[in-house]
Amino acid sequence: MGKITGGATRIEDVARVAGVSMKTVSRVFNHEPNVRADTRAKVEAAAKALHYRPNPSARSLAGHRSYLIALVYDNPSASYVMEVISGVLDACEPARYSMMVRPVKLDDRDHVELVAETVAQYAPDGLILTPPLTDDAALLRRLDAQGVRYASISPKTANARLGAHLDERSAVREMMAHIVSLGHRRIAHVKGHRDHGATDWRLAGYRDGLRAAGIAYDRALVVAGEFSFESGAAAAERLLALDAPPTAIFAANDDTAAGIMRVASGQGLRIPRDVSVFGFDDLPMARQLWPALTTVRQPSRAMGRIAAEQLLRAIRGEAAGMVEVPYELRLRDSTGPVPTHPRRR
Amino acid sequence: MGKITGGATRIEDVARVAGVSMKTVSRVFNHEPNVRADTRAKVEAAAKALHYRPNPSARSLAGHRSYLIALVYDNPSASYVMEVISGVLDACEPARYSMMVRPVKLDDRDHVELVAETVAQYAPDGLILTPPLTDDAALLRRLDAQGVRYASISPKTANARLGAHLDERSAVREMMAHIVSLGHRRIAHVKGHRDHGATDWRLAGYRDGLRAAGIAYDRALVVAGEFSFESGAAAAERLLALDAPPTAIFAANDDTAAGIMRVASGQGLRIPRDVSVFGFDDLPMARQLWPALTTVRQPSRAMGRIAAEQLLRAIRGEAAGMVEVPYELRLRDSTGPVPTHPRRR
DNA sequence: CTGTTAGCGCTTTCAT
DNA sequence: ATGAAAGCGCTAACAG
Repeated sequence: MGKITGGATRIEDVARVAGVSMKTVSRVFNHEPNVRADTRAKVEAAAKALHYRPNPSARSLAGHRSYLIALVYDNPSASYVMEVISGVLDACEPARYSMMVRPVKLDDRDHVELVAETVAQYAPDGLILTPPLTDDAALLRRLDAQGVRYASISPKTANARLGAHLDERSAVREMMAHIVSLGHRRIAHVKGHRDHGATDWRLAGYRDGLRAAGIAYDRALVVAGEFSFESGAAAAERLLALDAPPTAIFAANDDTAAGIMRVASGQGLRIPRDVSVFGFDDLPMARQLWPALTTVRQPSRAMGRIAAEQLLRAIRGEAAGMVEVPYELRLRDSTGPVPTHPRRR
Repeated sequence: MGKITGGATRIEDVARVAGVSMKTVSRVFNHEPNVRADTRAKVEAAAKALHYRPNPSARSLAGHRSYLIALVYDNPSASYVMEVISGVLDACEPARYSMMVRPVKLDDRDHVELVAETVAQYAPDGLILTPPLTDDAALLRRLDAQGVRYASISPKTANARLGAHLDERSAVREMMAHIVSLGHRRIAHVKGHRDHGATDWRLAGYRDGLRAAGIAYDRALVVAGEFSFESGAAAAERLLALDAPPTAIFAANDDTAAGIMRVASGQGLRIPRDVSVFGFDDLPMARQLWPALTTVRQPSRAMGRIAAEQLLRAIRGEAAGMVEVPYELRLRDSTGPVPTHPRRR
């Protein structure tokens, strides 16, 4: 019946068996100092024997803390969110925190209210924000006003003081160097959604890459997108119809790359023989595309874990900050040498 | 700071302003009977004016219930789980319940212990199980022993008394009828993972479809799979190498279908001109495959919501059961008329 | 380093 | 239909 009472042993039982006070048991379980090692051992033995588990409700009621953190997301991609969820849980378990999730739609007028409502109702000790919510000024303002602590994953601005990020700009720059080394000079870019910070970082990396190779920036080769399959497809229609089409296309993310690949294949082009395509994220689907997609892997699960760890450190009053995590280039089959006889229309 | 105390108004404040006792406020908030309409109105007005929100910890500590349900999954597919999460949250909100998630790996030796541990620690009022955990005998036995209530989504056996399911067998039978109407007679099937109930239902539907069309069951056309892209690819290699290859392939799910399509395309076959392919699930990727995949849509979000609703009804002591939800056939571009001149190897 | 006391905010039980 | 008192299991504040 999920009853809490009944068989459940309480802190009092542990105290009696261990021959100490309730408060001492509490100290042991909360890793507080000022407990002799042998006392600690006695308590731990008693707790183990009795299968004692602190009651979370009592703990938070008496402690004026919820021991809860809320993950807020506007589902950019299911696999991304699932990875982040796993990472946050990885951090919560050893800290004896629990996690709740709060999906919101950035486009809904009242999304700030929805988050504020969750905060008011459940009083989480902190929030984890995923992009693009990390850069939603109205939301951040409200959270600051409410005095809610939050950690950001891949925020756009350097303002965010807590969380995890990846040097996307350098990652793209590095990937561009690889593409250039394959002989490409006409490299296009399909940008991400306006509101996402990643859009800017990835564009900056693209420009860095061009500059490093001494290639002029060509506006005609940079088209809008919105991190979606559909926007990739639309962008590809335009790019491939140019008089001098690109020999390589950098998609702002893997979904976009999938859309590009579909259109290119649909036009009878072979990848990478006729055109190279590369993305960013390394979603599971990247390996399932045909050919398998060259992309940048970001360790989403680790980023979720690290962001949560930093948040928990801040909650405990320990030093915490914004942590940079490493990326990896995944060079697969969707990129290859530049065509020797460029296609002309 | 996420502080619970401080500005937070308590039930006592509401009682004072409304001029009633704490217990009456409690009655109103818990929808208990025996409150006069005007008293109820007074309480609601006071609560609204004070922005009162019951403290979840106090509520569950005093009430001996956690007002929490746990969603347990072994990530069959990220988008599936995300949909189910959304559905469960849809049901939780109006009921003032919260949801926690507990990912487990069926292959881990101790997965039953992990779930039992979560139950012992958080005392959720119930669990939601997703496949294939719905059919894990060891887990179910343990939960029954612990006296934990649970609702199942798409369980294999009809034993499950609570939850939501879909008539997968009829869905496949109906899809088969459509394929047969396109002229196909050599229809192959790539099965799902052994442990999943869906594997059996979908195979049964396939056989029903053959029988209805007067087509003999051909063992050579039914190959093992495990609901994955890779298993689909492997199965396709075998099926397409047959002396008399199938003209249509029913993949047990969309991931499998994607693997089949990749191999078929890789061999230079055109879909559906040379071979038709259809799946089951209607994941978002189904529309992004090229050509777009014909498949069966199951309303995962609604199923999550309904399973949670039934669970909550059972928790409240109301009548609840296993609810069947409707499916939809999504006829897209990966299926077409049977080739007039069948390929021969 | 350890213990005592009070009380977190709510629901229960029992009374009226 | 409504209320008063007790107490859920734990931690805070203080005492020693």
